[in-house]
Amino acid sequence: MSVGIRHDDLRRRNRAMVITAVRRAGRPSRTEIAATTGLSHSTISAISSDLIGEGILAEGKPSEAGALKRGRPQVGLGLNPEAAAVMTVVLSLNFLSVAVIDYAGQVISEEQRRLDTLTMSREALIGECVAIVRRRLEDPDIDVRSVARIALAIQGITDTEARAMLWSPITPQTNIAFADILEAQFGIPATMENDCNMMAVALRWRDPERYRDDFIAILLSHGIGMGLVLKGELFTGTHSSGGEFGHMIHRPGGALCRCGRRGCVEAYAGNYAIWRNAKQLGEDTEPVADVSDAQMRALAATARERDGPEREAYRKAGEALGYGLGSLFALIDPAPVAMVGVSAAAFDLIEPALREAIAQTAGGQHSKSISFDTEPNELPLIREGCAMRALTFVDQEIFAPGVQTKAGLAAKKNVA
Amino acid sequence: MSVGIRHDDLRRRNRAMVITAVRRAGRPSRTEIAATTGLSHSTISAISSDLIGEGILAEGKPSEAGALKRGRPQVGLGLNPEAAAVMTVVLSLNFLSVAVIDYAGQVISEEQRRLDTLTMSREALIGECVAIVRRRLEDPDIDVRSVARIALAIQGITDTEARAMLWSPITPQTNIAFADILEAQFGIPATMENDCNMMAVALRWRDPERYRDDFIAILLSHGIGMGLVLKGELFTGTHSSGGEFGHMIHRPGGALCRCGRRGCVEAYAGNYAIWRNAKQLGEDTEPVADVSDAQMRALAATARERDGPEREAYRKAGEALGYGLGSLFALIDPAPVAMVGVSAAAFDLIEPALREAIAQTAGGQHSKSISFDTEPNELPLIREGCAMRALTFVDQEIFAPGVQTKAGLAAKKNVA
DNA sequence: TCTATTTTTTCGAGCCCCGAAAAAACACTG
DNA sequence: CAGTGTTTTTTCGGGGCTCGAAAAAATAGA
Repeated sequence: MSVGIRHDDLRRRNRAMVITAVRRAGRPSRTEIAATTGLSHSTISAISSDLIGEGILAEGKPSEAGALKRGRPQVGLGLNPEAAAVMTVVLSLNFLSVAVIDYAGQVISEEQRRLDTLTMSREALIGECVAIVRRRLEDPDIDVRSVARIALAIQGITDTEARAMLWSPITPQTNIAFADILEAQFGIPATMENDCNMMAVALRWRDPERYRDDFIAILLSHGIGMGLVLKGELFTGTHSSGGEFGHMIHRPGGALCRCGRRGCVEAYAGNYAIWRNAKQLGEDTEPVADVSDAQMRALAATARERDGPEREAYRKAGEALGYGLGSLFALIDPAPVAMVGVSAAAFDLIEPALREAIAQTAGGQHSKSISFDTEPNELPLIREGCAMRALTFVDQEIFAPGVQTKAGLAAKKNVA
Repeated sequence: MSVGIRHDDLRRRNRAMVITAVRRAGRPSRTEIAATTGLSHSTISAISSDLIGEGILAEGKPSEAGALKRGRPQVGLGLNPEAAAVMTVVLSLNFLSVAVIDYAGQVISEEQRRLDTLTMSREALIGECVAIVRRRLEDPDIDVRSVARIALAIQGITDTEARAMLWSPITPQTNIAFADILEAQFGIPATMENDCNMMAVALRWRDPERYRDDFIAILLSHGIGMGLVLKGELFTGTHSSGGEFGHMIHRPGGALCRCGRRGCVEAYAGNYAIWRNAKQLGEDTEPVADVSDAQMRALAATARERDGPEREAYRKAGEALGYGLGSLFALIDPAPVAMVGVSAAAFDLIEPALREAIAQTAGGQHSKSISFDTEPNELPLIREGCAMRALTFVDQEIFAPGVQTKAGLAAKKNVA
C-alpha cells in the first residue's frame, strides 16, 4: 500500500514545486510562485531563499521588465545555469547524437556521429556510446562534476524502470542495459527512455496550451511509434515502455510487418510499408531495411502528382492509422494528435483515408473535432524531450535532501 | 499545475492512510498499521485515538484472537459499522438492484426489481430509480442520516466526473445525469460509475494477491465491456469512462455491431454475435435484443458436444477477443485477465482460438504466461465493487476535516 | 521629499511527526 | 502468587514546517 507521508517529505515536495514552477514560468517573481503553487508568501520566501543559497536559483530581473508599476518591483527568480548540467544521448538508425545542457536548458556542447547500427556488434554499439559520452565529458568547456544526469533515448522498447533497451529496430541486439552501463562507467545516474515518449515530453514543453493533460504523439517514420500522455502523466506499459501503437493489429493475418508478425498498423503505415505498396511489391514482401527521407519525399511528390499506386499506398497508410487510432480512442477517448516524422510531411495524402476510417470507429464519433498537428522532424523533438526529462530528474534530486547533486552540495558547503 | 502541500493536508492524508489500512486489513493492531503505513507508532496512536473518539474506528479483539503470545496483547482496530452507511444502485438490462451497506461493509437492506429498461421512457426510468432509493431510505432499519453516499453503476458509458450516464445499451435514452438527480432528490452525494470498472474494483478487494496493480476485467455478456486497472489506478478515458474494449476494431468493415458500426470485437464476441454465428444468420443480420443466459448455456453445451456452427461461433469469438487483447497488450503489456459473465462459463470453448490469436500479436510474446480466470456471474461483482467504491469515498470524506459525515459530526459533538 | 503601493522578509503561533522513555497488559517461572 | 520478561501502546519533549500578520524594502507618482 502507499506509504504514509513523513513530516520531512513536506519540505522536499514543496521545494520541488517551487523549482518546477520556476522551470515552467521562466523568471517568475516570488509572488507569482506563491500564486501558482498555492503556498503562502512566507513559505515561498523561505524556500526560495534556501534555493538561492544553494546555488539552484538566482535572482534577476522579472520577465516583463518593461512593465513599470507602482510599488516594490518584483524580483524575477531564474534557474542558475551553473547549478548542474545534464547529458542527452539519442540513438537512432545509423545515427548517434549527444548533447550537454546546462541547468537552464541551453546546449553547451554537442556531437553527432554516423554509425552502421544495423550491423554493429553489441560491443561496438555500447563502445561507441561510451566513447562519445566520454569525449563530451572531456570537453574543456564542461565541468564533469556538474553533470548530474544522463538521459538516453532509443527507438524501440525499453523497460518500465528506464534502465535497459529491450528491443529496437535499429539493431539486432537485444536487452542492453545502457543505463547501468553508463552509470558504471561514469558514476552519473542515467535512464534509458523511449524516443516517442521523449517526443511527447518535448511537445508538452513546446506548446503546453495544446499538449497539456491528454495527447498523442505518433511517429510516422520507418516504423510507427507512439508517445502518450494521459491525465498529465506519460503513459507506459506495465513491464515495458509500452504504447506500441504500431503493433496493434489492423488486419488479422494481413501484411507482413518488420516485427515478423502480420497485419500490424506499421505493416501498412511505416515507411517500408508505404514503399512496398507504392512499388506494388505485395504484402508478403520482406520489408526493406531503410528508405531514405529523400526517397519518401519523392514518393509523396509522385502521389500528389498523379493517381497511382503511390497515392493508394498513402491511402492504405491512412486507413491503417485511422482504424488504429479509432481502436485507441475507444480505450482512451479522442485527444489531440501530433504526427511527427518524415511521413508527417505527407499527412495531406494520409488524412482523408485516416478520417474516413476513424469515422467508422467508436472513437470517431467526434471525428471532426479530433485535431492533427504535424512536425516532419523528429530528432530535435527527441533531443529536446530528453533534455527536459533529464533536467526534471535533476529538479527532483536537488530538492531531495540527502540526494543532493554535487553542485548542490558544493553550494551548501559554501554557505556553511 | 499541481498545488503545493499545505500543512494541514498532512494529517488529512495520514488519517486516510490509517482508515484505508484498517479497511484492507480487517482488524489490525496499531503496530500493524504503523508497519503498513510506515508512520511512527506515536503518530498512529494519535490518529487512531482521534478516529475512535470520532466514532469512525472501534477497538475490539485482534483478528488472530487465538495467538496467545507473550507481552501486552494487541488491540484490534476495526471500522465502526455505525459510523456511516452507503447505498449502491446497479442498473442492468431489465433489472434494478439496490442495497444499503454499513460502514464495515455488511448489507443491511436490499431490494431488487425487474423492469423493461429497453422500452421505458426517460421519466419512467429515472422515476423507478428514485423510487427504489426512497423506499430503501424509508426502511425502518435504516437511519437516513447515516447514509453518506450513493454509488450507481450502469452498463455503458459514463462521464469522467462520474456524474452521468452518457450512453447505455440497456436503454435508448442518453445523457441522464443520475448522480445529479439523486443528489438533488435526497441530498446525498452520489456518483455514476461504469459497471465493468466496478467489477475491477471488486476483484481487487476479493483477491488482492492476483489483482493488484495491473489487471483486466472483461465482461463477456450481451455486450463486451472492460474494467482496467493500471499501476494501481482505475483506468478511465479522458472524457468518459473509456476502456471500450468491445468497440476496438477487429476487422475493418466486418460484422455488424450493436453500436451500428462494423467489425468491433463485440460484433464477434458478444452474446448476440455468438448467437448470430451459431444460427448462421450472416454477419449483416441485425443483432437480437437479448439472448437469455439459459440459451447461451445451451449453445455452449451444443458446441461442446459436436463440431458445428456453434463451436465455430465460439472460435470466432475467441479469435476476436484474442486479437483485441493482443492490440491492448501492445499498448499496456500483458496483465492478468478475469473473464466475467455468462460466456466466461464457456471459456473452454473460447480459449484455444483466443490463445492462438494472441500468439499472432505483439502482446502475445509471452502468451503462455498470460493467465485467465473466470467468473460467470457479473452482478454480485458489480454490486460489491459499487459498495467498496462508495465506502472508500466515505473514507476520503470522513478524514477530510470540514467535510465530516453526519455520523462523524455527531460523534464529535458527543466527545466535546 | 513625502506618500501610496506592491513585493518580500520576519516573527510568533499552531500543527504535525518522530524518537525515546514510560506505562500498560499480559505470559511464564519458580 | 509475586516477580520477571516481553510486547504493545501512550506520553512527552524536540525539531520542522507552514501560515497569517506585521514590518521592512523598494519604487512611482505627487
